[in-house]
Amino acid sequence: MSDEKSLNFLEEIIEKDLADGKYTSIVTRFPPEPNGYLHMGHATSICLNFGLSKKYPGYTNLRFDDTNPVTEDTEYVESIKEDIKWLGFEWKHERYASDYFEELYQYAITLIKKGLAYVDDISSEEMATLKGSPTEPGKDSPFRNRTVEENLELFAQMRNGDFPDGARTLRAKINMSHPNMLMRDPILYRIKHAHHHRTGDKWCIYPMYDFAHGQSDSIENITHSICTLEFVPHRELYDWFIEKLEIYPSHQYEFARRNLSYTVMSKRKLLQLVNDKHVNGWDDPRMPTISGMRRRGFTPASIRKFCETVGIAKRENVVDFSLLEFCLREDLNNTALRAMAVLDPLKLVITNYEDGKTEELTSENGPDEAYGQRSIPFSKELWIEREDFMEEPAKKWFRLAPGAMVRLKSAYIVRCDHFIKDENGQVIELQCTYFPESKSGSDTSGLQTKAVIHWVSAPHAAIAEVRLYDRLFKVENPSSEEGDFKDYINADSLQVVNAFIEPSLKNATLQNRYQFLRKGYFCLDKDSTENKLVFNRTVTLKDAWAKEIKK
RNA sequence: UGGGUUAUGGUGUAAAGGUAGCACUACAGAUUUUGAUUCUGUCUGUCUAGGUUCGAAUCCUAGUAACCCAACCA
Repeated sequence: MSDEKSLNFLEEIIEKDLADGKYTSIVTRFPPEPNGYLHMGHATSICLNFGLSKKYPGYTNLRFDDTNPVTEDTEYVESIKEDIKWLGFEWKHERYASDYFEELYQYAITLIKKGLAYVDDISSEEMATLKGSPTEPGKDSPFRNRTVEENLELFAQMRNGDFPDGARTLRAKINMSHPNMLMRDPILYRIKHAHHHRTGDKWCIYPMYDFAHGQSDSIENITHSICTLEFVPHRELYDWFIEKLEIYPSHQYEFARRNLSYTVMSKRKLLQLVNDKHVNGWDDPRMPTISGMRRRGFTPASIRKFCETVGIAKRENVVDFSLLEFCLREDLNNTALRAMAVLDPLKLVITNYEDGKTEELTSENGPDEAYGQRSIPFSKELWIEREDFMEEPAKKWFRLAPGAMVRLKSAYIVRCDHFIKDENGQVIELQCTYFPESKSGSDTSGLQTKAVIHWVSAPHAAIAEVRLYDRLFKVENPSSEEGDFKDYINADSLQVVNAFIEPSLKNATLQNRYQFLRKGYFCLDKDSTENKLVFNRTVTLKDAWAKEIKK
């Protein structure tokens, strides 16, 4: 019986490789394309790749797969680097596929010289036709049998800028009737007279993914090149290039991409949400982007824990969002500062409390004594949560109701004597009696209450905008539902309220996380100004009562 | 009507022929000056049909289902 955590399939492969002496240390890489923001799916890959080189001897490179200049930009490079660092990982070398353009070009010449690549003049439409289909073999291009000399000459001219975009391509000469579509003479280079964010106008031909990725791995001596399952068919090509080019044999391994319930994870879909203004940008706190989650208040530790807990395998999956929330709450419960805020206020007046008097009470700042205590003002008029009063109490209701008693957190026990309604029948004020001898810390009243509620002293309260977020989609798997995934957007995913907050929260910082007692975990938003505080709700607390009343 | 990958509770993931385990969720209870946290317990699973074996999630045979591949994207 071993209480060691079992290994995932990649760890097993690595341990075997290490045990066999195939490698003495490993090299992995995280290879984003700088054409968008990182999301939770990338976090999986980051935790995996960096995690493996942390667990085993070796290191991880950050390599930008920047082979398509028309969609890529340095803006993305910067945000990607920031996100990786925020997640808590360090790369050994920062590299770019574009660093290798000259080497890649030479590799292409090698293939041409071996008679394994040729310049093709047919259009993309013709190429698609000749490619055949998964069930039908393709046909050779009429340009397939050019001489090595002619190919060399034409490829040099391609590089030289002698042809317009799309006029010619360099293709590998493999097999047009191969059952694997990717082996049917894949394109190696295409002509794009485009400005590249790093190489500028130096090149007008750019390598395709398949001709760049594997070779880049090889150049960097990557031992374990880990990618998602849709690249499985590419592995045959990956190995073909390594064999024909006789270069360092990196190996590709694939795992199943991670899906999360109640959200979407593809760049394309996330882009639509941004463009169609369903969210306010890539870092909207409802987005599953790293920047969005950071703004929402997720902690790096919670994301790492989540990735570790889910594990990795090769089967299709949709992970419960509740597991992410569990990891989040677990971390936040241990680190968040406690404070009181009333999101939906109802006035509570203590009729037997002296007018104009203020008492300074103390309350704990955090989950344990190390966090210390703080002072909170208490007075005759308080704000409490509207949902903490029921005119006609439900079964098992422990909170305020006519004649009922509750404890005000870190203060006194009060009893509700009367309630006042406005002309619409809405309760607008509770009138209560307090018991002076029930003061927290020196309670001699002998009174017992089943509930403790939070409150804020009305004359001392500050006001803050609070943004309450809910899941972005109404269904577990928006992408697998009928019709457009956008039809399943949750229209109530953002609710903005003005809340009364205890005075100490005026000193809230962007770095700290807060637990608003009984309401959830919150963090200050970057939209805050000196005059206006804005808080984001990261996640609610678990709420057993909410479940109870559903029954 | 080609090739590839995968099938274990509601979800995710273990078990390398020998007690189907862990986590989340759900449910029940204890504790609690947060109906939080913490603690205890319960429910639910090997895609199907055959076969091999003392013994099968695991091996064999035949099915079934899901996903990926026909971008000058990555």
